[in-house]
Amino acid sequence: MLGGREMRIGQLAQLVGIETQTIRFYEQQGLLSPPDRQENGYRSYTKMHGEQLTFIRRCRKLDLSLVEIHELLSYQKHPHQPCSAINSLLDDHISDVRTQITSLQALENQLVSLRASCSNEREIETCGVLAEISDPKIHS
Amino acid sequence: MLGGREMRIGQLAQLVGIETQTIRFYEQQGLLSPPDRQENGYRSYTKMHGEQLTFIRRCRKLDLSLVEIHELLSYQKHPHQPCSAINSLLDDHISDVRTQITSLQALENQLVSLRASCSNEREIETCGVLAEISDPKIHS
DNA sequence: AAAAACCATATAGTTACTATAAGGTCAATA
DNA sequence: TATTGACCTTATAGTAACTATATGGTTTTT
Repeated sequence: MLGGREMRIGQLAQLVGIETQTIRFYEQQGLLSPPDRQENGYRSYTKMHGEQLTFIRRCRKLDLSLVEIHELLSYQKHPHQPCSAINSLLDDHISDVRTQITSLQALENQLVSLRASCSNEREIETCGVLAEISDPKIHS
Repeated sequence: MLGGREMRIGQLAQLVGIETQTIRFYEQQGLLSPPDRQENGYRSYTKMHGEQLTFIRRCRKLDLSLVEIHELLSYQKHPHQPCSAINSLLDDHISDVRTQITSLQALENQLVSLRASCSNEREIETCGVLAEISDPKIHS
């Protein structure tokens, strides 16, 4: 009998460090191959499923969306094409991340300068922060 | 008659630069005071509603959550308390934003170095990016 | 009178899960 | 043997902050 070391969903979850529901969710989303079932209906996973899951998780840690991961997986199924598509997916993602950083930095500046408009020793009525939000001065 | 310049929802929306559904949504969430109704059931807004909405929108541009905005509004209703609560809400938010920036920068570094592992002139089979995600080298 | 533009409510969709409900299966214990 | 506990199953709802859609009433314009 080939395939002696099959796992149930709980074991796979522990192996990868993820919740069982998340595994079912990925299957439902078409990201993880549907496993065989035992006679009782329990899912029966192989090492391959563990690798697929790990791939997905690594992509998620890179903040790739499930749609992007889907795209990468579909590329994997057609290995004899140029990989420029993969690289441009990544380039786009990097540029997204950079845009996010830039706008968060601008936000940080706004918040810090807003914060500077009040100390803690006032009453809410005269709070500089609230006043600034309600009625901003020129320097925005 | 006091209150000669009342608006319908569409006019308010245009004034603030927002969609009508968003206005109804804020009302439903308890962020915007429910307006009077005309005889036909249409909402009838005053200048005050415009100001409330502008306040909410400014907060949202600072990326404050609706819950945080709710909190700020509740402070506004009790003006004779120390405003330290407002300031610490803001401090917490600033620290959140900084955390986000830091982790996005780390992410950017990872993505850039991942991207460096492949040029566009390969086939998917030998794509360095895919290989790295599937089976990362030490330098992570 | 009919069409266009506006208003109303209720409901579903978005993302990537997480949580809950209601129930079936299995191993070990009382 | 009965039952407890841990595990599994599916289906459904909740999260955040809207946005979009369906369905229908009202008002204004043509």
